[in-house]
Amino acid sequence: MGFDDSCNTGLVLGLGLSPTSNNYNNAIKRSSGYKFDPSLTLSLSASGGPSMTVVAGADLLCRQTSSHSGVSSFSTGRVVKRERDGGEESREEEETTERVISDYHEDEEGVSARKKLRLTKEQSALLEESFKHHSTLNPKQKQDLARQLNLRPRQVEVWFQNRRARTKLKQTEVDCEFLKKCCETLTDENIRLQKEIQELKTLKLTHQPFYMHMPASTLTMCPSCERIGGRSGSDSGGEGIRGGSSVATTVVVDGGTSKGAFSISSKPHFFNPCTNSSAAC
DNA sequence: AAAAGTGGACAAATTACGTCA
DNA sequence: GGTGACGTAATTTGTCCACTT
Repeated sequence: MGFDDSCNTGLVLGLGLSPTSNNYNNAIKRSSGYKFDPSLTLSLSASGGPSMTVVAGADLLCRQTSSHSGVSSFSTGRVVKRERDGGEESREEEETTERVISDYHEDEEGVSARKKLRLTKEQSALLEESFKHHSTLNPKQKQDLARQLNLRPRQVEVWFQNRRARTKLKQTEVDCEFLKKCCETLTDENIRLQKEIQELKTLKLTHQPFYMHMPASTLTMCPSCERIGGRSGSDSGGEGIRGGSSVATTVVVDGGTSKGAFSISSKPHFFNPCTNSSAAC
């Protein structure tokens, strides 16, 4: 493309600009809502790949350009969009306040710098209210909201983008915290069960089943629970078994919304024949 | 009908400004 | 007054999708 014309092609090939698949966005868009996978991953981002040097170079040039123009972009694909935004919204800007128009001010040397807008409480409140109803805006909603707030549509769009990002970040933190708690709970549970196993093993070694010492003819079968009789009462199962014979653990993670729900259901049941005897035993 | 090009929308990452302790 | 932390507006980049050529 144009890039190859102006750059050393050998370098480009050497850098290996293979397309990196970012399925995340795709997955999000295909699903009806945002899906949260309960996994903690640590990986390099696609933008941090082999093309980094090239991107950084373009980025540097871009910054030098944008710091003067305010809205233009070095990327050819984006110039169109920014120009469109500027062209379309420049007419609207005439209707907006001075404060909004002067997002970029010029210093003594004529160099324009980005000036940050602080939204008023009223503007923030209205945006928040709107976000509650719909986290994304269609063009008409954006226009209406911008008019209502005396802002440019682009500013409304940016606010919603940032708001979505903040929401997601917050949700991720909440989920992370919850998973930590789940992990702690399961670790405790694991320790307790290990202990119980150990106690059962000890019990098995020290207490040979009573019926083993009896002649077969003296053994009776409980008609209710179909267990061999003669064990209740005298052998209560020892200290460790009492109270720990049945475990039921259910963890449900929902995060407060329909998205990102998953569940861990663990229901190990340990029936202790000694404490589970029927009345007939 | 299939391929290429284009524009819009979005997420993610990042930058940079304003505020406050 | 200087400074670092923090919140957040704004920008950049990459991707997907729908539509057009």
